[in-house]
Parts: sequence; C-alpha cells; structure tokens
Amino acid sequence: MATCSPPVVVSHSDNIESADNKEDRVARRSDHTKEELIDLVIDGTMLLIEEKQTVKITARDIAKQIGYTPGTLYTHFANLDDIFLHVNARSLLQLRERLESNIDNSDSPQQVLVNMGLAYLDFAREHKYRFQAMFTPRLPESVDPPEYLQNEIDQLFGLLSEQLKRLEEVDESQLELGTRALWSGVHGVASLAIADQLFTPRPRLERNMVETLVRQFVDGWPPQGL
Amino acid sequence: MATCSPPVVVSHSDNIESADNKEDRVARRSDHTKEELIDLVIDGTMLLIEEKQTVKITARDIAKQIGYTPGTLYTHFANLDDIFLHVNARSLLQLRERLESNIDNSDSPQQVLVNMGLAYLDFAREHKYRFQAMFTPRLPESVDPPEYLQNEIDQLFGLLSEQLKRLEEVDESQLELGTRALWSGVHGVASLAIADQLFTPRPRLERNMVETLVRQFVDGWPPQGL
DNA sequence: GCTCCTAATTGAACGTTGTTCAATTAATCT
DNA sequence: AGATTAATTGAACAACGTTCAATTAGGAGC
Repeated sequence: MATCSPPVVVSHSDNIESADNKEDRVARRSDHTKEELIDLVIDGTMLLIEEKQTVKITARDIAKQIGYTPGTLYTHFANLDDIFLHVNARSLLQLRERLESNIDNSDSPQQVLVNMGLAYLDFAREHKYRFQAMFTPRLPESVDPPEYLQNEIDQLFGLLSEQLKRLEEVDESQLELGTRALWSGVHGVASLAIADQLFTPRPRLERNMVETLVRQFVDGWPPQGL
Repeated sequence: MATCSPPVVVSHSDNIESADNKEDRVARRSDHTKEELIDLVIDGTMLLIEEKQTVKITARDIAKQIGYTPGTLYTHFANLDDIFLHVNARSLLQLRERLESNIDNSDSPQQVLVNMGLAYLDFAREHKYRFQAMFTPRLPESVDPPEYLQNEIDQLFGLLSEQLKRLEEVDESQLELGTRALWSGVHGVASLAIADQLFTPRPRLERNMVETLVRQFVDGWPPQGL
C-alpha cells in the first residue's frame, strides 16, 4: 500500500538536507521521476476538473490525460481519494493565497474582512468544481485529515482572526469561536451559491449577502452579554 | 423512461377527485401497489442511510432491503438520483417541521431565530448523512430541481423571513436577502460541523457559534447604510 | 372456470467503475 | 555483458448503475 505521499505543495526546492539518496535523480523508464509523476497526476486531475466542469473524474481519465495507464497511478498514490486529497490541498493553498492578496492593512479590519469574504465567494465561483471537491468528504471519517491539510486550514483561519484581533482584543477562545462562526457563514453563502441552492430571485445577490453577513457580524464584534 | 414520479410527500390521502382509475387498487403480482412500492423504496433508502451511516447506498442495497430485485426500482423511478431526490424531499420536510416546532411567537424574534438555528444544527447532526445527501448535487445543473422541492424550500425560508419581519419592516428584496444571508450562515456552520471541517479545539462549540452568528446578525438588523 | 390481456417482476446481461498483480521492460550497478 | 532493481503495463476482478427480453400472476371478459 503506497500510503499518502508527502505534501508536495509546490516545487519549492528546499533541498536543505544532504542529498545522499540516489533515487532522486534516477529516471527509470519513460521520462518522469517520481516527483514529476506525482505533480503530473495532481496537475492533470486539476486540469480535468476544470476542463470537464465536474468532479466525476475517473482513474482512466487521469491516466489518459497524462499518458499513462491506470495502474501507474497506484505506484505513488494509495487510491483515487488520495489523489483528490492532494488536489484539495493545492486548491486550499490557492484559496489562501487569494485571500492573502486581499489583505491591505491600511484598510479597516471591517473592509478587509468583507474583501476576504468576497474573494472567497469569487474563488468558489471561478473554481466551482474544485471548491466543491474540497468540501466533498472522501475519507472514512474515522481517519482524520493529513497534517499538511490541517496546517493549511489553520493558516487560513489565522488570516481571519488576525483581522478580528485588530478590531478588538478578546480572549483566545472567543477569538477562535468568532473566526469560525464568521467564516462558516461566508462559506455557507459560497457553497449554497455555487450549488444554486439559494433560490434567490434573478439577480445574483450573493456578493451582497456576503457583504451584509460580514459587516453585520463585524459591527457587533465582540458579542455582548451571552 | 419513468420520469420523476409525483411528490409523494406523505400519505395524506387527499383523494378528492372521483376515483374512476382502476389501477389504484390493482395489486399486480406481489403485495404492493404502485404507491406502496414507491414509499417502500424511499423509506427503505432512508433507513439504509441511517443504518449504514453513509450516503453510498447502491441500487442492489435498496432492492435487497425491500425484498425486490434492482430492476424493479426502475419501474417507478428514473434512476438512483431520482430516488435520492425523493429522499431529500422527505428530509427537507422533516427539517422544516423541526424548525416549525421551534417557533414560539411569545418569544422574541431574536430568540426564535436562535432556536431555529440550533434546531437546524441539531437536525444536521442527528441525521448527518441524510443532511449530507440533501446538499450533495446529483442533478446535471442544467435541469433545475422539481417544483415540489422548490416549494418546500420557499416555505422554509418563509419561516425565517416571518421572524425577521416581526423584528422590523423592511422592503421585500432586503428581507429576501437578509433571510438567505442569515440562513446561509447557519447552514455553513452546520455543514462544516458535521463534516468535521471546523477544526475547533476539543469541546463542540458549534451551538455556541450558531448562537453568536444569529444573535449578531439579528442585533444589527436591518443593516444601516450600505 | 377458462382464456386472454396486461403489467409487474425477474435475472441475465452490458458497459464502466476502482483496484490489483503477474509479467514485462528498461535503466543502473557490478 | 550480465545481474539487479523498479517502473510500467495490460489483463483481470468484483461491484456498480442501468436495460430489457422473458416470465409471471392478477383482473376482465366470456
């Protein structure tokens, strides 16, 4: 069983540790090293999701896309879920980068949070199926998500609590609760919006909804007398 | 193609129209009429989801559960998605009933909305997989959901806007936006909570999150100066 | 009570899915 | 050059959703 291969978030080439492992440069058969192949699979899957506009991608689809046979996928990935887990990690990274790029600390924390909320919604819309994939449970819930995913999520929440902190100092537990409450709200709008389950009359009011939700939450922060 | 069979929400026996259709009482083979069989399938599927604690129910599973063969399912349902659509309609009905039972108009609208939010969260937790199924897209997004589902959703949103209306009169479009924004927020907490994607430290803070979110939204209602 | 008719039900079959694994192939080491 | 090692294949498997000709059993007509 080829257990979950390492993060491979982006080829950051942090080869700090001495390189005495020979395999690294060994290219057995064909044209790709292990790392290249892993990237090829993940990138190919992401491409397919965007191209075919669906999350229903088969192992044979992926293999064809990268010019290999289905069996090859299982040399470096445990199964399809493992592949999607890595795709989701990449999506999450992109999402966080997107939110980060919307932080301008010369703006008020209110405005920054609204902008981040809107950026979240926009990302969900632009990458509808990858967004959908991120929140489609694929693991048997007994096992918890790999650590690199957990870290990525912590970082994302960190961006938000930073802004809430700028707004007013509260104790850590309240901050954590507020961050998650606020962001669950934004996520709710985004996920219902892309699923067309908001059933809102004609004009797309989702951006307006995010703005209302965030502003109303932030204006009442921190909550009084619970 | 056996297109989507009628709503069949609950056996309400509203046989107002004159009964000259013979088939109604005709029991061909076996022990069940068309209507009974439809109910059998839907009920059986719901039961399986709850028993096996998963949304991954196969046609053969359902057939076995109700003592028929897989082919029989396709006499009254177009396909598996059609069956799940009916299961979701039932779940949605139950969910609305649950919310309705939490309305006590002698309470403040604030309190009612908080209670409804908590009821929503509780339902999601108690019927985790049926809740999950409700928000798992199964239709090719080109086709929009059947009317009876749309109606059910309108009714649910109606319950909420009623309370928002009690709070303060605003114009219809703003009321619609507010209702959906608020409820998307609650939905976000619920859906992330049951997927264990909130990554909140030990104690389950979701109820607290719902309360915070709703209270903060309601206290700022209607929004000033947008 | 017998026969026809009709529709419910079956079960075998089809194509596709995820996944496995013995066999094969090619790159590296001695 | 030959041995070693690992990447890659392709055939195979079980399970899936779905279809459909064949079969069956009930009700209607005589």
